[in-house]
Amino acid sequence: MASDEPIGGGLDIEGVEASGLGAVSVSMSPLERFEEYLQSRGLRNTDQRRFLVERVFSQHEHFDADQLIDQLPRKGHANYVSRPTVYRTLKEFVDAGLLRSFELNGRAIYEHDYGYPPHDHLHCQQCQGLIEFHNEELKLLIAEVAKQHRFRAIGHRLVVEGLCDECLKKRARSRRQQDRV
Amino acid sequence: MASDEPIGGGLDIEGVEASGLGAVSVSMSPLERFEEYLQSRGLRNTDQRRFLVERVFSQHEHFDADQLIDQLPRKGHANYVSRPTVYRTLKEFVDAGLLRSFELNGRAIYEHDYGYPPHDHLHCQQCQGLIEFHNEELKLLIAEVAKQHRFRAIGHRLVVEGLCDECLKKRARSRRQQDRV
DNA sequence: ATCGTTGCAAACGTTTTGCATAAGG
DNA sequence: CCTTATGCAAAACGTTTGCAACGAT
Repeated sequence: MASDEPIGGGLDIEGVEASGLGAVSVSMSPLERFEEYLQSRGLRNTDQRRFLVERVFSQHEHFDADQLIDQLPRKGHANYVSRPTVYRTLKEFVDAGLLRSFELNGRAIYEHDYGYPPHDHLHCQQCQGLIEFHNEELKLLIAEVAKQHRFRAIGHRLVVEGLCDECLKKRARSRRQQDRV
Repeated sequence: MASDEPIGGGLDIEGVEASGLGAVSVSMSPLERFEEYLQSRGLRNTDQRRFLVERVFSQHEHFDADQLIDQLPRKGHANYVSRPTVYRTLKEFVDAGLLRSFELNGRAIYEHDYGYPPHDHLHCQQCQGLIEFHNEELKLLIAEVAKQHRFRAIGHRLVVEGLCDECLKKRARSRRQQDRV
């Protein structure tokens, strides 16, 4: 289960803004950023890691481990990366600030963090689509709630469940069809 | 793993307000409400289901399946309920509107829905505690965002990650201790 | 030469399933 | 009596681990 469309397309986005901390140049590519991270921690710059950075940042979609693996070369072919290594590497991408992750239906979903502004999601219960939105007020609201509870907020995850425009239209269509019968 | 404190205490809360839909009396107990749900669907009112309603509503805490099972009679004793039945029944409680559930660290967490106002959570990354909060503005904000995206919002989950007051104090304490050494 | 990394296989923890038996309506 | 529910054992799910071989620094 959990292996469908995304990943593999084309568009390259350039790093636009670092997510937090450190004196990180704004125009570093994800790969450069990651290599710097590896060096700073004494970790190694391997073929697999470089290959995965390239794949993960070659398109901008939400994905889970399975969807990524389905897009990678199979065992026996060039650039094969084993399943455990994919999992280990995705975790490092999160540590490195390259990816953000959150959970949906028991699976870890990943998305670009590096060079991408923070946002939250509308999740369509029908097509499983994720729509990103950004709302400045939400930040203020959370800050206020945290203050009231003497809670130090570090981050948050908000997922609004419902039905997207397209699926609502599809429903209306099939309802009309039913009425006719 | 995942079997610690909660569940088992005392306080009884009376149903105060139904969560949504239907002509549901405001003063029905969770058990009465559940029995009505079962009847309306042609499902059966079994010992196990009645026993679990009673246990789950005998105290007001967040819990996962394991924590609940740890509080139940062991195999061989009276009122034993098997693990699969607990899982199946928790799902029905959610369908029946008795419980709400959300995911945390890959586990399903349950909490009272029936007779309890909607709210969101602050999650302490240190002690794993969940602090409930209610904020009216959030509802409006979500409604607005949904409207902008022509999205029909059905519900939402917001978890603010961070550190609770108590854990912050503990940290400060141990920092002071370190400074002394 | 060292020590982090990989791939493999096998495990993990949580939840779900198939099936024969039990029991509610 | 008919059908749903239960308990059991075993599977499924996504993910993680131990370990020997490998490879970057």
